Amino acid sequence: MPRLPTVTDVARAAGVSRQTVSNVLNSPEVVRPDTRERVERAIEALGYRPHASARRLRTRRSSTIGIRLDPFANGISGAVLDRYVHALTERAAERGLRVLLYTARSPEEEIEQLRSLIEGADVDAFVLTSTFRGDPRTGWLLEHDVPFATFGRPWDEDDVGTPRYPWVDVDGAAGTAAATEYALEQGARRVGFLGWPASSGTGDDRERGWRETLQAHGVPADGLRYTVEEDVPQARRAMTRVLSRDDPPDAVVCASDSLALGAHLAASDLGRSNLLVVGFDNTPVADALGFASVEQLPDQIAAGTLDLLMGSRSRAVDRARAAPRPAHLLVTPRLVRR
Amino acid sequence: MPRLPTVTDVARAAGVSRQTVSNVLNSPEVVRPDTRERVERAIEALGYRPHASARRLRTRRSSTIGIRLDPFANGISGAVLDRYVHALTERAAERGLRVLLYTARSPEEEIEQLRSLIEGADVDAFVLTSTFRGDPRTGWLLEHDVPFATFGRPWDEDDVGTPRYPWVDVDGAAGTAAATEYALEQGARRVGFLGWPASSGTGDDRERGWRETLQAHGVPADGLRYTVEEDVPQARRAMTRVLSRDDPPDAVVCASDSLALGAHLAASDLGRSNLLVVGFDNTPVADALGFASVEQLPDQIAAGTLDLLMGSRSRAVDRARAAPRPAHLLVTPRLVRR
DNA sequence: TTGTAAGCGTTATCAG
DNA sequence: CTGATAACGCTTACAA
Repeated sequence: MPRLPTVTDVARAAGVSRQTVSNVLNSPEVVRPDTRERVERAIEALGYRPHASARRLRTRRSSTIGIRLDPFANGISGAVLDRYVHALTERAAERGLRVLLYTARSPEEEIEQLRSLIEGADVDAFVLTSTFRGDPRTGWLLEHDVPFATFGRPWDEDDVGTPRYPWVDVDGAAGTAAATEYALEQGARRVGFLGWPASSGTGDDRERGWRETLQAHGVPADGLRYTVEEDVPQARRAMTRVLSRDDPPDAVVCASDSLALGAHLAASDLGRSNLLVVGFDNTPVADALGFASVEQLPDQIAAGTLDLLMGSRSRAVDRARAAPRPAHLLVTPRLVRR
Repeated sequence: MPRLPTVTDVARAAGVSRQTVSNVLNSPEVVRPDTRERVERAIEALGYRPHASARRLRTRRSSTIGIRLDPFANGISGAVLDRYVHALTERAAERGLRVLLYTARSPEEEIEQLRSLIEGADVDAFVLTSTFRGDPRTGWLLEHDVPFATFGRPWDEDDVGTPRYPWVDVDGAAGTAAATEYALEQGARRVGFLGWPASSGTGDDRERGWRETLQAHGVPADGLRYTVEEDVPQARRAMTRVLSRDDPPDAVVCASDSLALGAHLAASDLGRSNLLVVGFDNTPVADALGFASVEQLPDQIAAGTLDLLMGSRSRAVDRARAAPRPAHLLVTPRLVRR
């Protein structure tokens, strides 16, 4: 393989100086049109491609964002994060950014990775997923003045009002509200909600959409709130019990597709295939089994993340804290009916 | 944020020259122990971290490998590839490599990405997944002398015998053989195989393990080979028909967890919960529904991929075609009984 | 063993 | 608008 052409080669071929070539690439408007065209032809002819590392060294930006690939397969719903990473990679490429992966088994280990990646100038910014209450990562990043955004809202009390960093999240309540509306539309009179026990932010949010929608329609919710861990067999057993009672629900809105799968199986076990099940996350399982589910729209979330990180038109991460408005974005999910 | 320390800063702090610092980092054995220790203390004290881009520019290697994140969610089995990417990232980090993502909607677009990444010196090598017959990507990479390995064996006739590049794959036949043995052990007398129609390499491989195992046990396979597309509802319908016949199988080994899910549902529909179903890929669905499945061991595959790419102990991609032995590795999967 | 010098390919600065 | 010069931070000869 012959040596790759450099700006110098292009400059010689086009009969201009190196700088002019660089200008054509980075500030085309500053170069006279005919010169520019000549340079562009030379670039084309030589198959020139800027050397990423050299540019990074010079500009002191890597044009790369780091994201952690989650170790927990996260059960059935793991697919959501994967789709997000995919969408992020695609959208980032449109803006001239690359996506670099890292892994970590604990928050401490992750912070070590963050440090290593940022200090080695491998990345300009991070996208954090799966944020949790008391998350040490966000504090570390703020403290070290590293640009980042999170997919997942801040859960700490102080942050909810005036978050100190940009975040994107899905409006879970809107999702379950749509699911509940759908169930009512389909003629369900008793719409249950199958959610998680521990008061988690995400869980509360999703339950709220269901509860408020029933209220708005003047339909009672009493006794229709079922609680179970994020586990298919548990959900299946719980729903089997519920469906065997005197006054079973005729529809159930679920906080996840795992729970929905459990509900679907329970209904199937009991020959109650008329039970309307609505899931959350729109995983392949929902598609395969044919139950409706709330789609998180990873592509919109990804685009939003980048907007927050870079501003809506820029092609570089906002390094300057000049616009330190830690904005946020709540994406309204979409119900996929089946 | 103050300017990050450089080798020069460390050198000054340790009272040595820049080069000595570089030597401590890259060839420690060449520096006198006490000097080395002094330098190491200075590095620690300053929190020095080598600048990745500068090093890359100088050494002309990026210590990064590129991998495409597959656009097709790939249904239920998509999780396998995701686990592979995760394992690859983890193993690569152990060897001082990073993993950079890219996406593409078509092979042509992908080749454009390969070109851009390699010519921009963003990556040293690629890992290709989802190879197929007549794959234009491998040819392009060979032609341009770009190091790479594939997860998936070569499917083209010419390549199978003496492959022109290193590849890793899962021994599908061994997986279905183990599944079939398991079914027989559990007392099944009629063990069926649910696979895909079109003669795909992967599909044929997986069927072979089943067929050969039955032969070895002197058990007939006639009429026990069922065929269906990779689609849960189709598999469910097909198995419903099969189970309604006079001489239904009492176990069914499946070419994927999607098919297994279909089979499981069909059995459940008919109240035939004693049908032994074995899947392939060990996805979260198999776990959730409690059927056995063949686990591909992504971690081993990932480790093997890197061995092929770098040699088993090196920390750098074999750029030199000095050792151009395009080796390969067939990983024996493991049956997860449930 | 350590230091000196050069250069990887790019872009920023500033003169023409 | 264009071109010379100087970094960016690092490593690799080669010389001391």
